[in-house]
Amino acid sequence: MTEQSVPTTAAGEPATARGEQTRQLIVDTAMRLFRERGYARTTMRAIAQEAGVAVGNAYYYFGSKEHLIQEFYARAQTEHRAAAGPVLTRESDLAARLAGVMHAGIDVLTPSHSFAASFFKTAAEPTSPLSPFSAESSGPREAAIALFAEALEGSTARVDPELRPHLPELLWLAYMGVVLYWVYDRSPGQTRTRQLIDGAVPLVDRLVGLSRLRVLRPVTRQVLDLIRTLRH
Amino acid sequence: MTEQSVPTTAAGEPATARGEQTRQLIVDTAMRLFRERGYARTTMRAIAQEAGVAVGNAYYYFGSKEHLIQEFYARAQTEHRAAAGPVLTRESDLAARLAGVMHAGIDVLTPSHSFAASFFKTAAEPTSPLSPFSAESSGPREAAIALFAEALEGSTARVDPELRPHLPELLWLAYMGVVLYWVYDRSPGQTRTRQLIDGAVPLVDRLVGLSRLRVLRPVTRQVLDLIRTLRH
DNA sequence: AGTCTCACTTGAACGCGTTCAAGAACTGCC
DNA sequence: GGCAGTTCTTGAACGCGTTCAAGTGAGACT
Repeated sequence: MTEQSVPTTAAGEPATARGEQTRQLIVDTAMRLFRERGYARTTMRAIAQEAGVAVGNAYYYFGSKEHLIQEFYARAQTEHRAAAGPVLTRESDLAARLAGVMHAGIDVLTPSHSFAASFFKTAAEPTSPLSPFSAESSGPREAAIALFAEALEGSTARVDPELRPHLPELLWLAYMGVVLYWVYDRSPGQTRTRQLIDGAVPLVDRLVGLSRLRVLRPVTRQVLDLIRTLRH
Repeated sequence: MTEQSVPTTAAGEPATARGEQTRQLIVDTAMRLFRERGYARTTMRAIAQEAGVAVGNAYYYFGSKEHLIQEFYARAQTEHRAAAGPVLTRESDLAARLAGVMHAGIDVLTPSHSFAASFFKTAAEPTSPLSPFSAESSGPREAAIALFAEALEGSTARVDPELRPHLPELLWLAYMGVVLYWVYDRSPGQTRTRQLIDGAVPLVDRLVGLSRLRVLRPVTRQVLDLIRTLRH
């Protein structure tokens, strides 16, 4: 049998109430310790001990220490949507909506800046399930792209119709750039990242507007062609 | 004494011929094993054993396994400059020069794709000395930026004078984007990365040309202002 | 030649993430 | 109650990167 036998339950998905409870306990403990001590200085032994379980038990629910981070992602994404809610009901200007969504994302991440940076390297590895481009992250990723689609749809902005369908993903990509900058941002309170958002969003807004200009048509098309080529 | 005592030699800089020789032996062995087995599967014990030295001896010259990678960077940078030489003497068109420099960089990296990806995560960590933005990497980084300055200066392209002084660094940043894409590139022979270069370079070339257009002046200035703000 | 100095070398030991064979606890069925 | 089959739990053990107290060796000075 070279085939993998079908497991009755996927790793990390408890089948009983007891399992669900243990899993939650481990996650909560891990998140607390990550925040308190940072990612690298939190050992799996410490998590297990504080949670009152055996080390091996944590590995029953999470394939690795990295997998605990995925839980962090999922939580952050949910919080991000919630935090972006008000601005999306209030504003109708694209620039304001984009800035609102991006600031909301950074708001959610800010308390975790110190340790988020330390596990960022794991997420950056192409083969890692934590990569924002990986199949395993498709849930949070698509939720995030949907958030930008919402920001776009609810706005009064007029957009080149060729560009429009690709824009949510491009905006998400730009947001990933902001997050990348945020990770590297050493300024107190990451104020630089706020400046980046406030500086880049009007720029993006302006470019989106310009995309309907005749002179820029070829450029827009060139960009879209490139994107189509690079995606399988 | 809270002050650090001044070491007679910096870590990794041997003072004797014997030391120099050992250091080279370790580097060469490490590079060979990285290529043969990949970064993660090459243990420090294996490197030491194959080089015929004790484990601790490797740590006398290199503060960590990661520091061995810096050696790889330095070598790649030197090779990159050499590989870009011909095209820089031959071509005068900016697009051709840029494409030449970028392709040369990927040419140099290609044999290492499999293991470069596996240690990329280390380089991505902001606090890592391996980060392309870190002080420790300033040598290779500035050499790379200089390479793009050379590509620009030797070209016939006319550039907005306000933009010009910032352009080499922006081009390097774009190149970092290409390398990032390359790391994630799973297509056979990384042909997608080649397409990215061939698609993005004319685009960049066009944008640089357009930067002198009256309509786009404000945008150009907005971009430059943002860059100025984000840099300390 | 003796001895001082300092660059270099050693390998056992530490703490970490991770694995796994063994067992405990729970559930459904008779 | 008794049995079977899962689900969950355990902790010792493995291999890894890294540290460090203890050595070795080669040149400089007397």
